[in-house]
Amino acid sequence: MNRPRRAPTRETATDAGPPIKTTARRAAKQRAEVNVDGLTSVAGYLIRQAQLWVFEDFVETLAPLSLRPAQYSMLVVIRDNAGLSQMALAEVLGIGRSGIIPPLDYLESRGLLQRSPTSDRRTHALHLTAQGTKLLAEADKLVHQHEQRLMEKVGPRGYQQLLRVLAVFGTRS
Amino acid sequence: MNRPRRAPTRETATDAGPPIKTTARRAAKQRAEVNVDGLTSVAGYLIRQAQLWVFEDFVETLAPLSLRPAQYSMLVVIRDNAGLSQMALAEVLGIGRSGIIPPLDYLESRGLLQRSPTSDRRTHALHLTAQGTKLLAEADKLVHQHEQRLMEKVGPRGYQQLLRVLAVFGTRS
DNA sequence: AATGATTTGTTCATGTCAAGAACAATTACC
DNA sequence: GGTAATTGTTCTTGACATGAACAAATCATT
Repeated sequence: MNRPRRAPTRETATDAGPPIKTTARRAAKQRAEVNVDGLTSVAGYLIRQAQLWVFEDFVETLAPLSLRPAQYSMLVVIRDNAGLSQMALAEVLGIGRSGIIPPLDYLESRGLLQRSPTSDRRTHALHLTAQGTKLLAEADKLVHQHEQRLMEKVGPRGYQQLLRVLAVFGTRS
Repeated sequence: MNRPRRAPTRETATDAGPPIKTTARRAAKQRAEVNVDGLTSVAGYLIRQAQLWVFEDFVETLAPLSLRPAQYSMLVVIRDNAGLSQMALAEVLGIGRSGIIPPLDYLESRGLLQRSPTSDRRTHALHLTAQGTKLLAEADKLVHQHEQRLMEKVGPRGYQQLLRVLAVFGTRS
């Protein structure tokens, strides 16, 4: 599709006679005055926007430890369920079993967890190392700060309502 | 280490085989035993899980109209802000200005919107066509059904709390 | 009016990420 | 015992956001 990069000489807009605005005002107005009421009543849109904000702050929060959000969640689940299999971890996180392998490889290469053999020689038992436990404790502090920022954003009351309402999605069933 | 590496040897496809019987009893059992309390207190995790549920239902909701969620949101903003530029649309949706071009091309190719020239010949004014307006009305009905399903999931009270709390993220400023 | 800077739409290269197929080793089931 | 299912792994594919680079047009400053 070799379309011209930018339609060079389109037909002129002489017939429309659009309202002429000063450019300074146009830039400001177009940014500030776009009506999004049609979207703010759709919960899916709001949840997506909230997720973008939270995710961005979460990433920055854990960046000093070189941990990605998904990796943090893996460490937490492994800490609270020492010895679980990769399959169980994948299902609980809602990821395909092939999707957790790269992050697990990464975490293992950093010495934060280990894959131990079990009686069922197909599976690996996942455990945190001492180093992993220590780093996760650090991460928990940072995550707590992140939660504080979210609480400032939505208010203490809104924060608790959020946790209560969204608890339905916490357990995948 | 001494663990045998199970590396597949790429070979031609064997017979696909019959449909697999779901013996996921074990998996379901193991999943039920996994403790995820360490994550359900993190709002970011809950929001992500909620977003996954909502997004999946949203996609299925709009599938009969061959509309993706992002495309629906574009149509809504264009309807409520007829004539806005691609830059303004991109900013309001939180996407890069290069990211909206493929979906806009798609929507335009379906005859749902049109890019009209303006006095500023760099910009395009986005408008819904009659067909686009009609399809969006259909989509709105389906989205309303989607919102009903979400309300059943979190309860009427939880639904309204959700909208109220997340309203903070609705306007990007 | 001239000219350099900025804006807009577009293309392209890249990186990330999830989903799924295929496969080896192992175990479960009948 | 033999067939089916499970687990971990690799690889391929496709969607999608990101950012650079670029042409056309407009703005800003003199």
